Amino acid sequence: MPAPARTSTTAVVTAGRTIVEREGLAGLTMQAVADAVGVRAPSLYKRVRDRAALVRLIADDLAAELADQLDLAATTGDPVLDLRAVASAFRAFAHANPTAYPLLFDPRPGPSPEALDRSSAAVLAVAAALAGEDRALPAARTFVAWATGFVSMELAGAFQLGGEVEEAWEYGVSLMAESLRPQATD
Amino acid sequence: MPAPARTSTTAVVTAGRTIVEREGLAGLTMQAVADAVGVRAPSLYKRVRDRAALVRLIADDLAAELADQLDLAATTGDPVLDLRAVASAFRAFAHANPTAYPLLFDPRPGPSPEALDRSSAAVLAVAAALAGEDRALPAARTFVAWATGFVSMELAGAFQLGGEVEEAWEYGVSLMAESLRPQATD
DNA sequence: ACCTGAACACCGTTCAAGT
DNA sequence: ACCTGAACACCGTTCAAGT
Repeated sequence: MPAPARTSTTAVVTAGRTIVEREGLAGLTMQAVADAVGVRAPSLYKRVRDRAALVRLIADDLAAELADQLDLAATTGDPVLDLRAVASAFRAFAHANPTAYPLLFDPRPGPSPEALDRSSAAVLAVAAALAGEDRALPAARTFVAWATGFVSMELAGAFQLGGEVEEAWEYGVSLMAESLRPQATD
Repeated sequence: MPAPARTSTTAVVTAGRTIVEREGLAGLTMQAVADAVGVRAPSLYKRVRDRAALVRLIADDLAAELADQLDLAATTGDPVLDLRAVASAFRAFAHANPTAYPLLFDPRPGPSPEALDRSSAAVLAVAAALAGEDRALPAARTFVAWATGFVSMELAGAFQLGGEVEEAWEYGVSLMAESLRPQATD
């Protein structure tokens, strides 16, 4: 006499991600998720330990999708073009998921380290090609720091002083592409 | 027969900021703030419109203090040294306020635009000296994007792959100092 | 094995009543 | 003018009882 499963963890995570994107993190109530998957709120606890765990799963889902997009972007083999492509793909992903995107970098819940690692693989590869193997890690971190910082500020509306956001992005991309070389730091 | 004020907006904001720093944003309950200032929770609504407004005031308080620190840091007149000093001061501020710091850049509440502007004044001045007046804005945005991104990732623990965080910071600071020049982007 | 209603503790907020 | 207790709606979570 077992009761048939009326939902699944993936359905819960997908519904949760949609809600976060539409209503913000504050709108992610267990009630709203339960309604979306057609179940009562207490049943969700058969799928996720608690709300915090659900947020982490959503962050993992985002990180996995971002990793796919970045892998797809770096394909030419030319380090400078690949760097520009990765940067554009990253920014496009953030623009496509403006509300949920901060989950990727907020300390609070944060995706699992493994999920983040997968996302950084493409960047590490480009950084190695551009800056050299021995400088790959600091070069990648500098690039990722700039890209995440830029997009976060852009989405937060911190650039309202002047409309030339595209100019600032292009300036930064060019600076990264031209400066991420071994001799640039000595 | 007026009742004497038993607290003040600044006391509420200060107490709130302490609580955020100690317990995280989730620990910032109206109850906890009320306890800290010695009043009942409903009385707080004579000082702040609601919890969201309190969070914004805390963010403003942080932004003002950060602006002070950055102004204090850029004093040598040498653009490269000033840039390094501003970068260090920014990072030191974040390390001193690791839990509350994200409030400065989170879209959710965010400090008022004016408070943010004051914080960026010192950076804009250094960027103008370094990159030239006509490139000051994109140069400042690139620098701020890198610095905020780096510190956010550092505080979020996203750098756990290798302990060489200092190396990555030094690499980034040097890259910024050497690359934020007009010819670097053409 | 999963689902549910009922219940609990907690939280933000409002408001009438006090001084 | 500010403070308070009481009350409301809402939320996360637990659990015994159903199938």
